[in-house]
Amino acid sequence: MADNTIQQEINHAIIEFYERLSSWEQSVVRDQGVSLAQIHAVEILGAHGALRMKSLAEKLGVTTGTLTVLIDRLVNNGLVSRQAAEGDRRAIEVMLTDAGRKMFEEHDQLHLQLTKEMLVTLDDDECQQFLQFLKKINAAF
Amino acid sequence: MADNTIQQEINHAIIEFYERLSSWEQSVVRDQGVSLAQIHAVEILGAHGALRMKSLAEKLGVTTGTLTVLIDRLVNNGLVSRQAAEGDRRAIEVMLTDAGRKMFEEHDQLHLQLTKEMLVTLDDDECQQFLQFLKKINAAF
DNA sequence: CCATTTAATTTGAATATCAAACTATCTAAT
DNA sequence: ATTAGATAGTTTGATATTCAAATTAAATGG
Repeated sequence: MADNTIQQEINHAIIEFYERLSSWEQSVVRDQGVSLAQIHAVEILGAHGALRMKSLAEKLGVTTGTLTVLIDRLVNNGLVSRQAAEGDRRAIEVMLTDAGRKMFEEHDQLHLQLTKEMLVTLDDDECQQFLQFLKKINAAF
Repeated sequence: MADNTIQQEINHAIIEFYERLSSWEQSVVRDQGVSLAQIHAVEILGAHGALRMKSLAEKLGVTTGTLTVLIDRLVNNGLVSRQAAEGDRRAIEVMLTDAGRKMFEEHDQLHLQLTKEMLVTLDDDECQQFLQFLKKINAAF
């Protein structure tokens, strides 16, 4: 475990990184008629595949009541579909429609462009190392 | 510049990291009677010091109209104060009050705890390297 | 069966958000 | 100096988002 000063510096660098990413994403989605929370749902469903409401709500950090309304809108916009879950008639699975997947892929491309800009000062080796760190960190939290 | 596959892997790792951080923060602030956007404003003002409305709106990724209402609430809650800016009578500077700084510091401590958990599998050298990468990335975007 | 828990929805109220219109002030060009 | 834009922030009116709490339907474990 690193000493406290380094941890604090990393903490602040992470917060700065997170704030900028939020700001970028907020600006990007405003021009697409989708809210930040909605695009997060699309991102998670795109990366993960079909999910139950409960599980998606946890991943988004919102209540299931909020998620019901959010998914209603995405369904009305043709981006998401609901389907009865196997083996538990209370549960609903939500998944991207073809249009939803298209939006996911377009949004993913925007992220990729941004990522490329971020990485512009790192060489191949450094990118590899950075990826390994990110993987370890994601696994730890 | 790294090859495309690595960039895509990093892109997805960044998105996953970002989604989890968002989810964590959303859950954390719900218990404190502050919205996500409000705590972002507090985080930015805490890290940066006083800012004009325009500049803060850009950093948050919201319109100035939205920010006016957001800051109204933070002022009513005693967390932020408004002050005429030097040299331009149209401009307003907003800054944290003592109570606002206290909230910032408490929230920062929560982030630090999370950061420590994330870093648990990295040794001192790796933390140093990771910090250097983050700094380069933040500088590039 | 029955009590309890769980998954999702609905409800009602408070907030948050946007675009567009507006006010006040600054800047530049004549 | 005057005036025509440009800029900073607020207000307005309409929608959208969010929560906690109540509700419905289904599962689980005595």
